[in-house]
Amino acid sequence: MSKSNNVYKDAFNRCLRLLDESKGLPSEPELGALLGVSRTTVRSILARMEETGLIDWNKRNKTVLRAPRPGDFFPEEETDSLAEIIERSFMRRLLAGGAEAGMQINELELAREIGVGTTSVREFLIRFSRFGLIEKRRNSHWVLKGFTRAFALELTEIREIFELRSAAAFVALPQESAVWADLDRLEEEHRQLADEIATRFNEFSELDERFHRLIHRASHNRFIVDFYDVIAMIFHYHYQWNKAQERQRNEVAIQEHLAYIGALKSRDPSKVDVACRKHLKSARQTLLSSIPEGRQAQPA
Amino acid sequence: MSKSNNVYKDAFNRCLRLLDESKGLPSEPELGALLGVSRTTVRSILARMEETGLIDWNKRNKTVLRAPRPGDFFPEEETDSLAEIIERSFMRRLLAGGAEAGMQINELELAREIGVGTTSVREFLIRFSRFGLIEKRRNSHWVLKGFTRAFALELTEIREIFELRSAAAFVALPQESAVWADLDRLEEEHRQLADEIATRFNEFSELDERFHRLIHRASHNRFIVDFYDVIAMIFHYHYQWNKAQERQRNEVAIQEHLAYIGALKSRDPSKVDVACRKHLKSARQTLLSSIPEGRQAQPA
DNA sequence: ATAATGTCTTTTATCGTGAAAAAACATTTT
DNA sequence: AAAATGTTTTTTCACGATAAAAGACATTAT
Repeated sequence: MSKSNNVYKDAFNRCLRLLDESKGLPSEPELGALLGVSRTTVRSILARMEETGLIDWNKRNKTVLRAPRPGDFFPEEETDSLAEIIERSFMRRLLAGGAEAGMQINELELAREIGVGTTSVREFLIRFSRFGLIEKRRNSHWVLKGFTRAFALELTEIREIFELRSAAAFVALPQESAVWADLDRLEEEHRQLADEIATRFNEFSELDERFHRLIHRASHNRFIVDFYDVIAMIFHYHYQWNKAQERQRNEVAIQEHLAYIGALKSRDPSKVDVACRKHLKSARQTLLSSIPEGRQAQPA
Repeated sequence: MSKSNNVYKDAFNRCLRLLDESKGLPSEPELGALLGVSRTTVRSILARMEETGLIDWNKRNKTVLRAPRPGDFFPEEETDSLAEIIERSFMRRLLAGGAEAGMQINELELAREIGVGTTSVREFLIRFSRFGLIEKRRNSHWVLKGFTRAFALELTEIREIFELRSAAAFVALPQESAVWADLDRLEEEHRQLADEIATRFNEFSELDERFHRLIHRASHNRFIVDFYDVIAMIFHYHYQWNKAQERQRNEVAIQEHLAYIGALKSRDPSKVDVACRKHLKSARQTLLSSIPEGRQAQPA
């Protein structure tokens, strides 16, 4: 089967959404930059759009003939990369099944179950290993360390060290730095979300990540910035899994963020320290409360 | 070509070294545990030892017939795993050649040059990426970030945060903990090395790693422990590369370690803090001095 | 002359395959 | 019966092959 053309399908769908806005399309290189794909892929997209009567395409003249219909889109599930498919599948087993710590992970079995080649599974496991949830036995199988209380504590310990440092570095940034404008924009987004919390509370997760990444970037340290990948991954799945009091939790977190942003804008290191500590403490509590004492997450 | 039998060859060589000590060999499972390989491999080893007249093997009776000769060993270079071969080859290019930051890395070219399959190179690069020296462009090539001054500073910043924490955790360990005996043993090894520094200075690197890993383990945090892999990798190649004043550098480091060990044994947190800071500062200096201002390491 | 399009080449992503090594199962020995 | 040896099955590791996607080069249009 070789390789799926999900890059093309995903870019095609995104291109469809661009279509109905402005009549006429930019040049091939411009489109490529816009969609984050090569010209080769852009041309495949344009070819299909012409075939299905969406556009008229003759060299540099690209005229939009009609608005895209739901049937024009590729199914969502065909736009995921193999890595995403494997990750989701693996995390589901990890969180939702009786995934005991110490259990061994079988590449071949995983590959068969997901319906992919062993190579892809191997590469996924290697990439995933940096999250500290699995470990390789030399010349042998992987061992699941489990999403345990100890894991959550070790993770949050590092998170707190890194974020306090980054926040301190943040306030030391010069007034001209672009981060202050970014921070203002994020503050505004927080206020809007707070106002419409009743309907949009599930949009917090994404805002949360952008906010913390902005702060971590101030550390100017790749290891700190990269470590946020671990946190983001864990919180991503944790949010998907633990929906208990989601709205209330997010409401609290938004207020904590606003206080934290206020402290950053005051440029007073001790205020920042206090606000940061407070928020991280409650984030830790939230994570810990989803892990029953001495065991991992249980099925629904 | 499929897969090389380096596991077997390496275990065979190690088994040869065990041979001349005690006449007679333990049972297959015991040998497996001793060599860290499966019984399948143990049996291949025994089969060859019988074939080459090294032992007489009949079920559980294994008699050593003669001492191993140099010709009995497999050549050293055949005992390395593919991952080791690729890493060495890659690091040589990185440190010894004009490896400019921003340069792109070509999997296929690397594979051809080293004479291995692309899969192995891909897996190596994925594993290696956690060291922060390379970065992947989605659906495209890897980019070399370079062994620069910035890298060294970011690395040592984290190292210092983690080690100060670990050292503080170390002194808080109860008297009964086994680490104190480990520390005593390491202290003794340091003293011996200090006495014979003229001839054995190149053995320091390995002792250094064991010492710091012992301290990091006291953190009881997998992210801290795992981070030492990054440091160990960098220092390993750094030591191989930068031989300038090696003896003198190591002599100084040993004395710093001894002071550090003394501080730990005193169990006085502030003394530990001072000794740890001092050693880490000079370790940072050593690393930085090998990286010319604004550029990476230069060829010999 | 610059920037687009058209065409061709190279590289990446993924699979199936086969040998090495591990692991599981069956049989024998102490 | 426990622990070894003997045998078979399964899994890991690494390769070459192939389609998707990127990238390079040649050509044409503004």
